[in-house]
Amino acid sequence: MATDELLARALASLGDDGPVSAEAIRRLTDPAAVPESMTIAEAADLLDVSAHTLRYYERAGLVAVARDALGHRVYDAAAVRRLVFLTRMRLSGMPMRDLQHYVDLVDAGADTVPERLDMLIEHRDTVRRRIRELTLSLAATEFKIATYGGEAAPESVE
Amino acid sequence: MATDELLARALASLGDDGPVSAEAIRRLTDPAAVPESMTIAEAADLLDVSAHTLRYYERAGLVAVARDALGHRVYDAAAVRRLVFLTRMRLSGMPMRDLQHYVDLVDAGADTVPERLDMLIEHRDTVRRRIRELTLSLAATEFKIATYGGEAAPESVE
DNA sequence: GTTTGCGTTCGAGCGCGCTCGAAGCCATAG
DNA sequence: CTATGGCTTCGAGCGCGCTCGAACGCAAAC
Repeated sequence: MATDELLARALASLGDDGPVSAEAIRRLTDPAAVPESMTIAEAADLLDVSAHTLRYYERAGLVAVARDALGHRVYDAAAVRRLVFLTRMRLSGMPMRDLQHYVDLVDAGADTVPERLDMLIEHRDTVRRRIRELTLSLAATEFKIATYGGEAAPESVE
Repeated sequence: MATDELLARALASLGDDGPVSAEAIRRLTDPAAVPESMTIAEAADLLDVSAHTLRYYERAGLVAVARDALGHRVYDAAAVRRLVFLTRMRLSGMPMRDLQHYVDLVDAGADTVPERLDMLIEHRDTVRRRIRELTLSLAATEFKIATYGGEAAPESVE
């Protein structure tokens, strides 16, 4: 199945791993483990953002969140799933503006599926370009570290 | 030699190429091709930043630039080399603050070489982490594109 | 019964990295 | 001779994505 291939490729391309990616992979491959509903503190903790940021996302129209009898936010599974998506997209550099547009499309119904796919594909390409940029900068940095001669020519290699 | 290995690895990890990386590789591997001195417009063009940005970097103390009889900036080879380094570091996410510190260290003399290397190594690790994050987000995005079911479960996979 | 703690709303403020506009100087083109 | 264009300095402004503070509500703990 394509699913396994994609995950396998992702894992393979990570090389020697660290705590960050292990955590992230768990989240990527384990979309369950989400309680029926959560408080803002629990959601913030799960998503690794601040409660302030979650309120900000809600204000920005990215996600609707219900309230309990006390007026406190109640994050149900759907809200958390959407926020997992949103935070991942933010982490990979998609602007708030685009995310606002994307959720508008979702709310607009099935007709917008093609446009949504276009957005995802464009984002994918953007991320790929960014990875290439960073890979190149990484190589340059490793080169500089490896050949660091000291004083006389601090930028001579660059 | 280690140099060839590093470059080979960088090239290999780029996969199928595009105009961006080809351009970047040329710059990476061809540190010559820099005239004896350049105007701000030529430097901006070479470095792919605006003249405004170059003046800003100078104001920020990142690079010293000489003037000609008319008061116009003259970017000599050393300045351009430093700016190539600086813009690469900026592109890979190093904050202005750190770059200011780095150039302060360069100006402070050979005693600071170890600290400079520490900074480069830390930056290298930061870039590696970022690449891993992006690789993961890329996999998630590709997964979503591949499995996009449409309306009912827009975030069900995330 | 008061303190502690977690939540609420609203709006302002901030850190970053540019980005731009105004006013002026100088040289070459028409 | 005058426009045009590219440069100069200076300081202000901006877009982004949060981040924070103030003032308040409610509930469980001591």
